Amino acid sequence: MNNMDTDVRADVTLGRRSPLAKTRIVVADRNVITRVGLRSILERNTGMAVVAEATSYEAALDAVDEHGPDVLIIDLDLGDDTTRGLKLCEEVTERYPATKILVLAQKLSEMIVVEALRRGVTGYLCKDDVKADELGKGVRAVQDGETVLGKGVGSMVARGLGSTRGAAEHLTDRELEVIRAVAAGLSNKQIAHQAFISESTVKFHLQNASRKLNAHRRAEIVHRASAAGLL
Amino acid sequence: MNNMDTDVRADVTLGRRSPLAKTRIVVADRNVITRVGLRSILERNTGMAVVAEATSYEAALDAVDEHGPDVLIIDLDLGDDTTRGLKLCEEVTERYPATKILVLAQKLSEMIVVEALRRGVTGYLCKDDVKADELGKGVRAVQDGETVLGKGVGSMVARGLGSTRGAAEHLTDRELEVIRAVAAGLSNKQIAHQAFISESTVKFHLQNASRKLNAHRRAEIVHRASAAGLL
DNA sequence: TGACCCCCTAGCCAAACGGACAGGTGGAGG
DNA sequence: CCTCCACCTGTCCGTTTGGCTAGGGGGTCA
Repeated sequence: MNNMDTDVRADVTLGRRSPLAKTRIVVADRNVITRVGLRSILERNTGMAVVAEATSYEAALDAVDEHGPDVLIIDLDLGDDTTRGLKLCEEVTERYPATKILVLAQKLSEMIVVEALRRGVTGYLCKDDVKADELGKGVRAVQDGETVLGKGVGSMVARGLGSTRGAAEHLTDRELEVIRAVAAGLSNKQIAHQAFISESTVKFHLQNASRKLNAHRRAEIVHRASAAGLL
Repeated sequence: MNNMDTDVRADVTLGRRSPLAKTRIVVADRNVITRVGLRSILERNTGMAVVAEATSYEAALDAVDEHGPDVLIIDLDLGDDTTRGLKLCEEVTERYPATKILVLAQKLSEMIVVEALRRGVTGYLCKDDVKADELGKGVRAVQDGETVLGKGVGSMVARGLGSTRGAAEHLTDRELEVIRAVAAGLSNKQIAHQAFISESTVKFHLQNASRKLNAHRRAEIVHRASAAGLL
């Protein structure tokens, strides 16, 4: 798993990779099937090697730390909190600038796409749309610093950057809690009782969440939160 | 791909499989990575062979028709309409009773789980939860007619059958259209205008959808529809 | 022909919601 | 210290909603 470790890393950090050196890849995905499938597809290309697999945010960071790969292929949804995936991208970009990140998402969410790119991700593909040969090409491309955007991702970026508002603020714990209750069909009064707060406060949190998600109705809040994988 | 075709099928239709014959599997999933991963994992077991892959409802049915496999592994979400996956299960169960169905879902939805089991599915696993070795065991088990339910699926069945109501009625086109508009944050008045119907009609459709989805608030309708993959 | 389903419409009323105001608290960090 | 932020509370008012009853028109299928 860690053969020739230092040699290849030195080569990589020099910038131009040797034609002999393999592209070293770390795969982070909670799904076994995807991990095996990815490894199988990528290693059809003789120049690529999956050097580690991770199933959690911590493990992913550890793997990058230990192996210093050329490319990190990651599904941002590695736990119950998708925003942690974004944080991970930020850390990797900052601490290991030589490691390029290729996001492999289950479903597209404008918010996630935009935020990921803002954090230095150089590739964003959708699992269901990607073709087998596009994976290898994509990995090579991001390794060379090119930005790779899958089908439908490009237009999202355009829209996301088109909107005047800056970074999408992320929801607080309380806001998320209220939104989940709303999704369950509870009224403000019921939510207030459940969370031991007043009805006013529930409305307050929902107002803030509305602004952050750019929604105006609770149904829309639920929809966007759901699409962003927050429920 | 079609070696020893007739021999094995004859063996299968006789009921008891020979210890020498391989378990013939058809995989239906729109995701290449999953298909490759599944094939790779399953064929570690020497007694199993993936004889065909499909990426659409039609192709899946064709593949079952052509290969008469022992097991069909399928992700019900093969297109824009998840309910077609349920219909497919029904057809396969009816027309090819020797072929057992193992559903491999991306996310769990009580409605889908219950409806799938009602249509003769003998196994239901969740992609993210399943371990590599559980796949082979699961395939063997469903082949032997055992019912295999993944983590969390069992409790859903219990709840689903516990509810007195019979089959979950499925939403009409108009209802779905209205729900999608609700998810977008539109008011009844706006939806009415958009769909060229009166506000009363919008409320009528939402009332019916509420009953069918067992929801009482539009936010809950959106949530359930979203969870069922209807948006 | 009748049964059934989908679609459409109307009016009513209590309850819930959206959006706005104007505040108060406690902890983290420059 | 003062600022920032998450969190909390209240009042106001117009709009939207949920839930109900009570219909008509058109299609399919036995």
